[in-house]
Amino acid sequence: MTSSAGGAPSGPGGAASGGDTGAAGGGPLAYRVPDLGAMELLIAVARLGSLGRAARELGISQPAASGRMRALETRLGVALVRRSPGGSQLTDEGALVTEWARRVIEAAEAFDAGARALRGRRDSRLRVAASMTVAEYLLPGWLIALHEKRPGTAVSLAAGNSAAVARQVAAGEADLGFVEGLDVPAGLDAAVIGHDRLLVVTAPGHPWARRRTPLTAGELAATPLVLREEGSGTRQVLDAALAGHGGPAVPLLELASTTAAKAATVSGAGPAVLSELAVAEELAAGRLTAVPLAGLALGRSLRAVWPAGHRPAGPARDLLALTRAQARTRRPAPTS
Amino acid sequence: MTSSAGGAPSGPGGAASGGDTGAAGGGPLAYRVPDLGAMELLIAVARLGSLGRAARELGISQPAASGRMRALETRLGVALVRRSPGGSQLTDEGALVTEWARRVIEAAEAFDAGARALRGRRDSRLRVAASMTVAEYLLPGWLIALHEKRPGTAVSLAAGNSAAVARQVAAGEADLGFVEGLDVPAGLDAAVIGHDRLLVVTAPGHPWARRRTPLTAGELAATPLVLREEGSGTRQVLDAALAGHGGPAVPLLELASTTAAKAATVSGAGPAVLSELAVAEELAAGRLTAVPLAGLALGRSLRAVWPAGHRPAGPARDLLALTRAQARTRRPAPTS
DNA sequence: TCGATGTCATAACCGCAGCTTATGTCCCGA
DNA sequence: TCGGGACATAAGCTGCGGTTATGACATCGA
Repeated sequence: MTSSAGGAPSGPGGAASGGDTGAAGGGPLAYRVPDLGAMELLIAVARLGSLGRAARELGISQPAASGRMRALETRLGVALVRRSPGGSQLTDEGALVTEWARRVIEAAEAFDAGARALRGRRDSRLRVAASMTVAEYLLPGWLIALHEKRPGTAVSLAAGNSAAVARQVAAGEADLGFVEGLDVPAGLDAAVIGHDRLLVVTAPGHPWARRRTPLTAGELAATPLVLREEGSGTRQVLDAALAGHGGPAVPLLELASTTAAKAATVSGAGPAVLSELAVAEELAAGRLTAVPLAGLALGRSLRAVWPAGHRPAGPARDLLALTRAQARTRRPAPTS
Repeated sequence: MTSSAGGAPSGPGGAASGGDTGAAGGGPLAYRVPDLGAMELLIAVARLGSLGRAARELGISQPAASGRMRALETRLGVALVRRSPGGSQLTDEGALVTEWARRVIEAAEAFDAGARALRGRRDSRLRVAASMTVAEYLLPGWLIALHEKRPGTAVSLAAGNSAAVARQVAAGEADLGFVEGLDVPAGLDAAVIGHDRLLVVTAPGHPWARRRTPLTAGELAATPLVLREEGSGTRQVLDAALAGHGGPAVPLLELASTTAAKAATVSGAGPAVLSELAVAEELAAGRLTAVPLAGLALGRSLRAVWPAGHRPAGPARDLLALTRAQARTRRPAPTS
């Protein structure tokens, strides 16, 4: 297995120096973790209490499930289920592993919901246009909830910056839009569905990470930063906020995606200014640190928008109601 | 349970009806989502800006990466990268999909960290014993953080109920333990590292879900509930709290794992009393609803424990510091 | 006591997904 | 003009995960 052929030419495997993004151990993750099918099977067995029934539910044969489960246990080196002629019960370790697997599957479900919408044809029942920030961090959860509430609603998703979203909604190419920004685009009605804030973040090793006295706007404006490219909503807000303080300094790096900016900052390139939604996980895991900041308003509203006068109806109304319900329940959430 | 299973025997592969736990679309998820390897590849391409370099990092050949990426795009029906003789850049949709993929990979990393510890031999440098609740919801994140801070620390994990954890720590079979409960086990020193609370939860359709007036302790004590089995920490706390109000009624269902209890409640079996950590995701996604409760203290502390007098040192100290840092930063967090 | 039913395990066979090596094409920079 | 990097295409091979067919064991109900 693993090794197999080639002999991995150059790369003595040894993981290029250190650093990197923050990935954990050695070798590609996929070689060290069971695949999604195995995790799904485990969850099904946990729920149904029998290998055979789980197999049937997944549309595979009982021996296939049996073999797969055995392989899973061998690979993990732990007994997960206690087999008996009356069915299969999880062991303690099995319950543990199942819960961990559930997390993976939930994230995969969010992926699927998003991918499905992205592929959705333009004649779907509900056409959504969303800014990158909303689409990346919030939309998948909404789509799953919508699917549970109204199964069979075909959704299509177009992602772009806030201006593009506004245009699409105004032109009738989308039924509902989600934008982040300072003001409501002309010609559209809007409802605030959440709030976002830009944070100054650094790697834990950076001098700023240990600051107790808040950064001043002037300091921030004078420091070269890792930034999103011009034209992004994030950059707009920052530019506007720093305009009165000597404008932002020439960027240290200008990257086209939030992901790239995060990666650069994590690996120590320098401080970045990014959406709180985007860095929530990194902050929680300690891969990034938020730097306190004084005297600068970097908040912005997340809004749903639709053509002025045309109250959303049908699926659009359902989705809108959903987003507001979740905003009420909870702070900006990870995956959900 | 409820519907689903029963029928859908043969399943001509054509995806058993719908319903089920709350999973989304048709058929097994694994058939509709790219595998972990593909997601990892996408993330690597995003970071490195080239298919070939990503391939080298993952230890596969360039054509393999190229083909895989193409397959991924075909399957999703969306162009993810813009190829050029100078490298590959993500498209907007690519950035989106990459971020969604990152969530999956992060959950998989947590899985791996946990599984690795579970398999860890007893002669590891750091032997941890943890209650199920802590092991399920908090430990993987800590292990990842620990691994980043002190790579190469071999960790072994034993999971069990709080009493078993206390025994193992006292007997010197574990260097550090994590328990939830009302009091500190005798013979051990402890530090509070977080708080947990039991919540009364129901499916959104249940009458209690719409209650505005809080439930009284008496009502709760008189209602048959979905509960964890006797001996679990969760059950102990509830029994103790309801003892003064007529004790808990005979259980509606008594299940051996939190997962099973959640599943039963989600599918409408009846109200359950479960740890806030365990139901956070379901609450956020609206699959469960928390019922307000008055006049009953269902809080409990999460504690790290070690043999009295023996201050943790070495890796144990590192892990302990980490857990406290995270507890400070953040409320009980989902994944990492 | 004895089928009937349900569970899981074993055995033999097979197809396909994904890998490899070897090449081709394109573009850029020296 | 040429070297080098990046991606694509074209073979061929391996093995994982699937299938059917069967056997060994419990448990339930008459």
